[in-house]
Amino acid sequence: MNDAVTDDATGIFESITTTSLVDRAHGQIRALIVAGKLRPGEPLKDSVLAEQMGISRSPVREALRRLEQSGLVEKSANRSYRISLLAAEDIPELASLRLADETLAVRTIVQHRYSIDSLAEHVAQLTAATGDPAAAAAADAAFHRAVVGLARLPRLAARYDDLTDQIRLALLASDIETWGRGEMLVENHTMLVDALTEALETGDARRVVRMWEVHVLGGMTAFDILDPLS
Amino acid sequence: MNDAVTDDATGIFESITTTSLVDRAHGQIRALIVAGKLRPGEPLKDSVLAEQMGISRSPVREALRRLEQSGLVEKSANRSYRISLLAAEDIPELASLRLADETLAVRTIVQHRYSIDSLAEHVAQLTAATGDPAAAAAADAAFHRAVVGLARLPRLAARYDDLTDQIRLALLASDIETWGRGEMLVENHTMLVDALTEALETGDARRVVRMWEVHVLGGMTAFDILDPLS
DNA sequence: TGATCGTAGATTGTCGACAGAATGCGATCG
DNA sequence: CGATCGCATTCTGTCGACAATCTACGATCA
Repeated sequence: MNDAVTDDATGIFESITTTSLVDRAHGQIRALIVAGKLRPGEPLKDSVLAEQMGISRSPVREALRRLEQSGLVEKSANRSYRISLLAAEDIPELASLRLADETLAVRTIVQHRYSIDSLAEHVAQLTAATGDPAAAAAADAAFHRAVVGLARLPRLAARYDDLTDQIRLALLASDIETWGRGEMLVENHTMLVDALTEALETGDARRVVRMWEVHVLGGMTAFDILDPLS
Repeated sequence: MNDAVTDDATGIFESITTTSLVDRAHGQIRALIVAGKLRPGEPLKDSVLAEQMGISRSPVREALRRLEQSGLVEKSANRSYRISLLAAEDIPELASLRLADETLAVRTIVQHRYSIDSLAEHVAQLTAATGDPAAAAAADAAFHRAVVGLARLPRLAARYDDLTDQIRLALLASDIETWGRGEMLVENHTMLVDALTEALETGDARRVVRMWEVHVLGGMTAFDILDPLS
């Protein structure tokens, strides 16, 4: 979140990023969760986490509070942390939230006529990843994240990141290997970029937003939100 | 967040809601912020907060972590908490996020054909509040919150609540007394309910969503996002 | 044999303490 | 007289400890 700002343009001074133990614990636990090492419902005991990381319980506890607020961790009634019980039935809601955020990003980009040149690089990555499902999924995620970033709405980007973490966890827990089927990925994203470019010229975002909805929801035919959200 | 579920339907047993000190500290600090007792940029020292509340620093710290994640509090570079530096220039982004969440709620209600009967009560509250700006603002906020709640998307509601807190803080800091001008409040909301009712019949949410955008953004003519977000 | 109760262990909530870093004030030097 | 340096104080980050609560296992009883 706060990367100990280093205004050192020359790079002479090493970035003395003395990350706090809270940040490190947060990052490690989060990584464990999104990597699937810990599954939903699994209890998280701050004492064992602290011992495993060789630190005290206080930083672990604060890290868990952060994770709780960002949705990866929750507290059961009998006071004890556990990985959030996200499952297949939560995916429709999470996907709706994600779609709402992405379309807001698209609308904002069009409204302010922000440049989208950087998206080409992501499409290239996507092209290079054909045949490699994992790489394709990563490039796909990076593309969508880049669009959100282009809107220059920092709070939107922050909550989008939390959201993608939760979706990742829910997918892992549901044993859904690939988010969407990997065919047509390049074509679809090229179409999106084209539509976005067109919207930037005309100033009308409706068409690209509609395509975006179809694209995102189309990747989830396995779930119950098939309607294009009129 | 978790209200120590009491399934005591009979009400014989007192709800032994042993709220943790973290929850209480969180609530108290949050209340102070949204009430305007603490202004953006003001430093928050956990030691003094703890002493003022008569508790230890640990629960205060965890409460601050939660507030940090929900956007009311942030950490300055030189490690120290302060009220988030929200100001007038942040309102456009916050309003965009709020609008995105509300329109998602409206779309979801229409898509699932959820009942909106409970909204009538809120319009009545709004009517009863004519002439009292504070009550009108509260009723207005309650109406919008109710719409979000009707969508039955718990994570949407949670992030919407965080958002409204941030907006409240930003408005307080900008010395903007009333969110929108209070005239026409009843008429506007009646129109929204009518449009929503119509959408529930036709299944087409486009019209009500468009009206919603105009309504929300119209309440903020003072800011720079006037375009109806094509 | 099965269910209930009780106790031992584990785990959390909270506290006080200590070291390191930051802040602010005063002394010193130009 | 003004700017810089140094020191004292304050505050934060982290730790270990203690009590209260919860869990799980085993003993007791019907």
